[in-house]
Amino acid sequence: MNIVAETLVTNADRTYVQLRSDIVEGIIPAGSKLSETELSTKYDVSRAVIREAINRLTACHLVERKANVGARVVELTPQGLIELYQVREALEGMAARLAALHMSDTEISALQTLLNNHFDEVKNGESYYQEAGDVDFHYRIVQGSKNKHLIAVLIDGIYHLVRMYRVQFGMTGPRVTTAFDEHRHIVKAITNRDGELAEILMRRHILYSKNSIERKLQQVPLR
Amino acid sequence: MNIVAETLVTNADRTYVQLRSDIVEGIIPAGSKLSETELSTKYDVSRAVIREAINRLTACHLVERKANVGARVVELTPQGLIELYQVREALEGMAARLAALHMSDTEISALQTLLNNHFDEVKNGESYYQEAGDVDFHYRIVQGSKNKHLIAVLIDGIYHLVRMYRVQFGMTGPRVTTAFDEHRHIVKAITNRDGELAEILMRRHILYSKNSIERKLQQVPLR
DNA sequence: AACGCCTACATTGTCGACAGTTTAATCGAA
DNA sequence: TTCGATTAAACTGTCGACAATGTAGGCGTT
Repeated sequence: MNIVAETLVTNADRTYVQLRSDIVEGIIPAGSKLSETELSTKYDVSRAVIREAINRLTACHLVERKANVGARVVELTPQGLIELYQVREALEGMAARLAALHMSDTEISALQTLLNNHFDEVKNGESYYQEAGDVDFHYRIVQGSKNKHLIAVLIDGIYHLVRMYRVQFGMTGPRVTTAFDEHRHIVKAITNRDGELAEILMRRHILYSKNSIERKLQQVPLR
Repeated sequence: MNIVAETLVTNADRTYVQLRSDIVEGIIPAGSKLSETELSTKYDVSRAVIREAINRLTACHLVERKANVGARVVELTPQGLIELYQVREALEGMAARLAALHMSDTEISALQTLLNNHFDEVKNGESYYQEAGDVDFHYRIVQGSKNKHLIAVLIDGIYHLVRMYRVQFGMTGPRVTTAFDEHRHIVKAITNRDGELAEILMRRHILYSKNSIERKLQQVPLR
């Protein structure tokens, strides 16, 4: 039984997750209008359920709503991506600092194991798993901060948008091995319980990602 | 005509703001249950409107909702306050850094004016205005970052909770003049377009606030 | 007396219908 | 032809009613 499915008790929960997935994956394109009546027939639920789902999507900045007009999927812009990474830099930097203080020894060794598995995959050229591995790594550190607000803002909010950019701007790429090294240094700092260093390294790590993406966007203008 | 009132077009908008105010100001006490039927009679709107308002409050972490059970106003705990200030430190630090880069010269001189007015008030002993002045100062810097996500997370989300703690833990106090000095140094760094320093000073400023509050909470245990 | 089951009540989740607003097309006048 | 006003269609906002779920109290059994 799926651990996610258990927490999705209501119809609105499921519709929200479904709709979110369709938006993040680009099945519903960025910038497109979300008609309540249309979606209610498409997902076979009442408008009230769709409205609740849309409201939740508004809360995590995947759609924008105007009163008496309707909701649209957000537009993805290079500028927006940069702003997103600035927020990530601040929040995940703090998360790394707190993780170094608050993660249990068990959690830290699990993180090291994850890193090693990841290393084997990268070495064997399974770059397909790169993104999943990266996501998992960042998730654990955020969770390790044990800070409820930090966790909520990042995991319920920002990460969905990050993934949406990744998918729709088509970002995989050459930063696999260097990013892996950065991950390793971060884990080392956390293992040493050096919060200050962990924060600096995490901020650098995200800054490099941002710069790498910026360069790529300049090469291939998107619109 | 109020600039806020114009943007509050729908009934749900107004109910949300009203309900939020009642929670932040403690008229509806922390931890209490929010019955949809009860509130719909109290505010004289349908349950659908109340539900939407509650969902929005959930989004900014002022209430917590459990499926098929209901919504409760969040509990305020010293630990929660500390976590909140950790997030503030990260986000507002970044905001100060970006504000130093992105604020216009006009905005910066307006910030200086604000600071001077604030100084006169403090000098004349009008400590009543201290909180409003502090809030205004932080608002402007966040806005000055020109980062949409940063602005949204802080102003639509975290600041309401911060104010809720301030009101219900009864925080005004002795940090007026020292905080004012810190504000002045931050403005100076921004004026010099020194983002790095502005970030450091802002983080220190919030850290000091946190420490000051922690000390006060230890003196007077709350529950 | 303590425990579990069952029933009745209260509350939330969902639905379809109506009201109010926006938008677009049509018509008429300059 | 172009601009503006008017009107109709489509959509969102709001409402009351019904369905589904959780909760508390009473009952019987051990």
